[in-house]
Amino acid sequence: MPVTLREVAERAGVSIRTVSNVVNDFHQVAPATRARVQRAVDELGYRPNTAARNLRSGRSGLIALVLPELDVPYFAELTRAVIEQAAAAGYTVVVDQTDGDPVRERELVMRGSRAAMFDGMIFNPLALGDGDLRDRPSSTPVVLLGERVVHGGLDHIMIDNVGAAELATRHLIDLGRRRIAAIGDQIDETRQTGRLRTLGYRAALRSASRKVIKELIRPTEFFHRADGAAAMADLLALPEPPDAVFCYNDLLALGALRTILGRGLRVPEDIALVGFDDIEDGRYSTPSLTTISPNKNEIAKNAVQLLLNRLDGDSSVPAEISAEYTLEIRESTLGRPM
Amino acid sequence: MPVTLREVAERAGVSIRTVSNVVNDFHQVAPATRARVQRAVDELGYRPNTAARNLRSGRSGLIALVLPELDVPYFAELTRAVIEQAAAAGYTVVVDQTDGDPVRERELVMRGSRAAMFDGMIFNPLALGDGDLRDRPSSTPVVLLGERVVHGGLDHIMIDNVGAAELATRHLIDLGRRRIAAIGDQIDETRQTGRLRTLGYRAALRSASRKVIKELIRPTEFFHRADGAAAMADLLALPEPPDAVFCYNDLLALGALRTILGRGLRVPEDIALVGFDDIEDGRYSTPSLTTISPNKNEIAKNAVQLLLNRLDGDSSVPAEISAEYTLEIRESTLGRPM
DNA sequence: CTGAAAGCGCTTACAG
DNA sequence: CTGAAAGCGCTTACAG
Repeated sequence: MPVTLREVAERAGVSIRTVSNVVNDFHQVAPATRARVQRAVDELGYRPNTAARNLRSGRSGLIALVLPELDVPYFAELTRAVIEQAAAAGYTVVVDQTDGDPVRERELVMRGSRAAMFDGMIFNPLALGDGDLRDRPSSTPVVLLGERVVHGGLDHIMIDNVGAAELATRHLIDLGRRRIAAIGDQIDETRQTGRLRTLGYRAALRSASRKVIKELIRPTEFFHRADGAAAMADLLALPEPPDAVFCYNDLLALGALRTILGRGLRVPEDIALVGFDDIEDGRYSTPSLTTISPNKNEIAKNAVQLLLNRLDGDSSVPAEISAEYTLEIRESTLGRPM
Repeated sequence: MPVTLREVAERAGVSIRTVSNVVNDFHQVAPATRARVQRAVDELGYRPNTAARNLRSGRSGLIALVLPELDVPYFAELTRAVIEQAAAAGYTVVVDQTDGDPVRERELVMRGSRAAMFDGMIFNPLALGDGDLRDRPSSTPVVLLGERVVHGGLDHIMIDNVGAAELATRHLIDLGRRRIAAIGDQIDETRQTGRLRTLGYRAALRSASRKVIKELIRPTEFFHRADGAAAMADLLALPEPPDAVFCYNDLLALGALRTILGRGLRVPEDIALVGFDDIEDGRYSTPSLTTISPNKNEIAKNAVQLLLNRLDGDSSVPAEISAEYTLEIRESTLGRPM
């Protein structure tokens, strides 16, 4: 049976108020009283009841992190950082996975059916768009991660997908590649990431006066290794295969890499590869992966901080922060140091 | 402002008891009453207060998953499965990361300082041993994952590390390899995984009447790619390098692979590799990784089920379940299909 | 510096 | 089938 404040109070011969003060380090308690209470706490093994505290305080100390998949390395790495940041502020993180399913995304972000359990939410949508988030019934603060799905309604940490994709593609152009393909375009209206990165890819080609060749832009359903492997196989089956590929994330690139090497072709000599996300896998593949590296720790830090501000009652205009990124040039475009 | 049961009751002209019955689908409410109440609920946008429910019911609906690192693929994949299983039973999972630090592990599993927030815990220790878990002050049910750290005290899902390591090593012996190395032994007294897998490695060599060569057993501090890469470099610097390596997890193997290929050597022609965990990375590496594949979904399912049983008051003798595993033979020992 | 008491929002025996 | 009321364990004005 759990020990209550009252039992501690009885044992120490004080009121529960005083025990509460000791436990919470409040209101200078007289040293002698404190010692007596502390002893009772220790002897009884008292631990405060979270539910009661939450009911009184109106806060749960819980924040929800809603993202597509925990076992996608980018999200695993991001989650780790979010948990650490939140813990530093005394918050506990609950992770919910949507699989990028619009129905599940809506359900989770609306929390219509479920109880009001979280003080706030960090949400990385894949499918949800502008309208979907407008009429949330809940007033729980939300920080958005990823594409600009909602224009101005909520705090938002975004990546300049167009700019980053342009940078990646330009790198391939600068290397003298002539037929640069792209893997990861998304036809599905609800998915933004793929379309934005395609915009950047096209922009880079255009500003280098290169033609955009439609058959070199391969859409994929997901951003998994298997999608990259299959798309690359399609590209290799073309009459004129590409000599470079910009993959819209590292998993796609790793899948593509597997296909290329499986055909006995060399990277980057025959085909250069660039990915996106800078996950650890890509640093240890052979060849290692050139990639766009978003600053995940910064993203996590900003996300948690924005949320904490709202929880502290900040009611200023929603923030829109662009996360930093760099191009990490590695062997998949540069070649092996000999 | 959140809407309360009382406000709904007033609007519907009933008592809060009736609203509660409707919301929780209890005690056949008269259809007319139900409709009236439901309308009030909808109009007001009522959502039950979790803290109050928890206080009344004595349960939080939360279970803690305490593991070393979320961004280690094996744990990310396991976590995904645990979250899914728990969700199916109406529970929400909170993930805590220990980094394998004994101090943090003890702190989290004891929950001495923190409030009693969780109904149960699934705990994958790296460092904690037998004695550490004996005198937990809390009576929260715990299911252990991994090595047999506590003898018989708690529900436990283990992997037969010795047997699996033996199987992996025997596979290399059967391939005719003469100098079989091992990466991942652990000198630290508190770490069990490495030592157990070394036992299996030794047993396989012994039963094939092979000598155990000490310098071919490389300890590592962690089980990360960087550790595998460094250990492999050491092995290659030996006067007589190995022609096969059993790595105690896939990350070590992927790190070793990078080192081997970086030297211009071939896998498996020059050096065959076996890993452990069957993470997705290893299926897409070139060559793909032969590995011990524990059934992660089964582990997650059993862990959650055991915990749910305890939460339902099951007080039978602690269970000890050995998780299934298989040897997945892939290119890193078999070679490329031509 | 400390006590007595209200009340957070809910569930649930107890009546009727 | 429904109401009035107790109480889960805590925090916190209100007194003194």
